[in-house]
Amino acid sequence: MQLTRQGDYAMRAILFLAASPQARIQEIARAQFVPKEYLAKIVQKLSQAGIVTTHRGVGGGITLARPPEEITLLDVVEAIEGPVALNSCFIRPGECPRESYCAIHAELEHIGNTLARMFANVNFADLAKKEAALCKGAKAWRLETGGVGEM
Amino acid sequence: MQLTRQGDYAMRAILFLAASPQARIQEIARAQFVPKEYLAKIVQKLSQAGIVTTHRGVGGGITLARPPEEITLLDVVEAIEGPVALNSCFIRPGECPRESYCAIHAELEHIGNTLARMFANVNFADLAKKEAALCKGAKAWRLETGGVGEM
DNA sequence: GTAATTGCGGGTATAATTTATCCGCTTTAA
DNA sequence: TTAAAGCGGATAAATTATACCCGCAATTAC
Repeated sequence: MQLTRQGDYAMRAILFLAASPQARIQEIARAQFVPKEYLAKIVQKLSQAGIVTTHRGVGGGITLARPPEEITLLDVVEAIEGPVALNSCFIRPGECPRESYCAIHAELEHIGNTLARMFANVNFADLAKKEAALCKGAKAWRLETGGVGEM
Repeated sequence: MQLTRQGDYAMRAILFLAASPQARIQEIARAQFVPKEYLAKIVQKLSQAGIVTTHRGVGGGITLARPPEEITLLDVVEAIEGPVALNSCFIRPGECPRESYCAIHAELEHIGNTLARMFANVNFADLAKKEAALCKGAKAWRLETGGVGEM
């Protein structure tokens, strides 16, 4: 029941871009503790999904393809992990012989849809705002306790 | 974002037991199209989680440890797949350096909790009732179309 | 008390997926 | 023309999921 690390990396990258207009993969990778070669692959998926736009060559990098208000967790999760569905039945229909009368199927479908809706209700502009607020708090906390962590 | 096949098998087994008071692993496996050796492993987990009670020897088999009204999807999912959490951060705290100020973390935690609550709201008595209703419909449908499938 | 049945638990094999890295290529701007 | 940056294909390594097997322990019937 977990997202993959790829999904995590992707969300962090988009969150980073919501705060910086444009950045190179290498920069994002460094800031977010992600192996840059791997992040490059992830960015390709995000690019193919139309979430980011890439620019090659000197002075290149990646930017969000649309304002962060219009990018949701669902967009990113689906770009990386495929459709949000709790059961493989939904992804390859006709596979399960119980399909036509399965109460579990029906229930999981409903819960999965609700889950997808929850993801869709979170956009990256809000996340960036929240992060900034949390970050402020954490900064104060770090000064007091000597805790560490890139911000 | 999917449950594993194990989770699926486990749910089907419990649903089966909600309709039959007691059954052998082999019976359940046959009826639900599950490899019986594999199901045996899954039943062990369900047993250790206190969801089913097992009885060895002639005339043995497994029974639900409590009435199906009191067994939820969450119980079964957690017994098989571990805690319902969308991000590994929640399972191994202290791993992520961003933990203390991460807006994504906070959001996923919230969504994950809601998801768990949705699972907890579905019990197997209700599922069994729904299945019976769906099954009736499917039976009629099968007679008309010649479709197949164990019921 | 012996035999048949049924689950227990440990081990192993296979496959699939996830994570990560590498390298030659294309595009782009200076 | 060159250096920077992403593209895309290949592959390796690690982890997890799926499945099977076997001897053992418990239980019941005879």
